[in-house]
Amino acid sequence: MILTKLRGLYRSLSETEKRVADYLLERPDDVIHYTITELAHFADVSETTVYRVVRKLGFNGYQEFKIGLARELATPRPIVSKTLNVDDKVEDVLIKVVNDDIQAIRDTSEVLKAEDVKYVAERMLRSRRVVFLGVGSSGKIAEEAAARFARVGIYTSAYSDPHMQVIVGAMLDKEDMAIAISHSGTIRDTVKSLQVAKDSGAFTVSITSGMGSPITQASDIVLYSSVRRDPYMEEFTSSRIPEMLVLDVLFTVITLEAYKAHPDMFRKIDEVLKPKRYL
Amino acid sequence: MILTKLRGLYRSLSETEKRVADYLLERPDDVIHYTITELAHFADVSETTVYRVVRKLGFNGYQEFKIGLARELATPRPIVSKTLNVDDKVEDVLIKVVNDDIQAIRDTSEVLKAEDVKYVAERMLRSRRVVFLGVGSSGKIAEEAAARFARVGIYTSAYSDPHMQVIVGAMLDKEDMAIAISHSGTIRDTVKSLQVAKDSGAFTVSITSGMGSPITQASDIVLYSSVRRDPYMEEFTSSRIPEMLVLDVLFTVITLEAYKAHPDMFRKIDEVLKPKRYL
DNA sequence: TTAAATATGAAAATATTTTTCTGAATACCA
DNA sequence: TGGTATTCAGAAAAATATTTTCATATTTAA
Repeated sequence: MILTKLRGLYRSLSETEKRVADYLLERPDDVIHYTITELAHFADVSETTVYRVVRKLGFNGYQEFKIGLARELATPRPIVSKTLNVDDKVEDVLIKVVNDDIQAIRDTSEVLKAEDVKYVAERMLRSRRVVFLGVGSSGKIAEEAAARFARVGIYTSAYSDPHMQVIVGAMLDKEDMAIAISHSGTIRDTVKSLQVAKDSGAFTVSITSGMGSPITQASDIVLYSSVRRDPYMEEFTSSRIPEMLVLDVLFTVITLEAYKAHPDMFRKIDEVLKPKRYL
Repeated sequence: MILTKLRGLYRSLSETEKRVADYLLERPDDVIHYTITELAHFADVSETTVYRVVRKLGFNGYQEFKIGLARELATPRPIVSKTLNVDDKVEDVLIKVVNDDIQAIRDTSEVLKAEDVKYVAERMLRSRRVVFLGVGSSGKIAEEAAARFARVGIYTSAYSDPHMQVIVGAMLDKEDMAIAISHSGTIRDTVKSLQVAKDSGAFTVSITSGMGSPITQASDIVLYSSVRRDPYMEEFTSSRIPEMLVLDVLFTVITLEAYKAHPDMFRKIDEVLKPKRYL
């Protein structure tokens, strides 16, 4: 939880603060025995910087942070897969990717706040229109999300073209909702589009792993996904599983509500799809 | 451990020290948030007395004691995953979806054969062209996959329109490869398109959970993903995570190969994307 | 290029922890 | 019994640690 959060925050930290984060991520077990002065010394920064990182993690003070870290480290640690290696056999890659993806889900479940999902779901159900925004890979997820939510009766659409995003964003108002997807939270086009939607009065949501990233500024509420543990791996894999999970949860909540409201709708959908299938 | 020890020590403590012990035994959860001064106040003794008790417990100092206590009190949370219920709270839904998605990944890792992945990867690397086929949700995955593989130098494209699929399929030959994605394996359009590709001489692959489904007939090789455990859940969630995992594995294998061949390519990609980002 | 914003650490202000010391209560013994 | 030692508790002092404030670089934007 704390370390997961730290990874999410990582990109938004300054160089000096990153030194603290690096030390923390590398040897959390040692840190719980250090005073702030010692940690500052080892990370080669001032106490003030350590203190600032701790505050950014949401703690009121260093002691409180250490207590939290101690609690977290006491819980048995998940099986950490070793890092990917260039000359791994396919069998090894399979195991590692599986573990990594599972870990990504676990991490996401730690940073994703149920109350936020709940709030977004409620708001979504009474929005006139919901638009999903994303470019590149995130654009595909946006489209996929739009299709899924449309199936359960939400009036929704997705835009992955920046120009269309801005145009549509400008036409939204306070009855509407815009959900932007960006893994890093730093994609200019998406941030800008969401800001336009917000300026137009729409309720804005973002799905991102980038805590404190630019997109969070343009969001009324942020649903956090996790960031990969091994930063070196990031360029190798670009799994969208964390975002998928966030959407799975949101979708399931919405679906349950929809089911409560119209229990017969699901049979209908199935009937419509039947002729498209064999069996 | 600490509290047990304290109980063992109890009889040997002085009356004043027992007041500290009593407080500790009664509300250990509170104590980890107190300073020695606060605890002394609540137990109505001096800091010195608290300090002495702590030393008797074998700690070098009060902070060290608190860390120890915090670790001890952190209890691993139980893993509960019952089936989804219509009136579950959002918190419950979150836990259940998380467990379900993790289970989906585990299941997929059991049915996915490393040797098949290896074979597909090798073949993919020496194919002239790779086309991804899929409609609906699977179409989005196909597009996403195409984009990812394109990034590592595979000449690839995706078609989610059935007409285009057939047209393109008919133009492939034995140098080419077609990868169809269909969760059930029973979508007529996709099966037909893949069959056309196969008839044209292309090497055909399918990613599906439907063992023995129609699409497997049209495939030279099948990469299996898992099917949801609870069939009742299927209409509620329609997570694409199993397919994502299969692609993650395939993608990672290919990427490692690409990295071995052109180690500098990855820096290049990052440079191209940089101006699109903040930070 | 200047102005504004941000980042960093030094120093000061607080707060906490640990040590030292003193007085009181009790025990022990000639 | 009176004197001395021992134990106990806390006050005060000393040592440490944490947090706040402020000044100075440094970067970013205009």
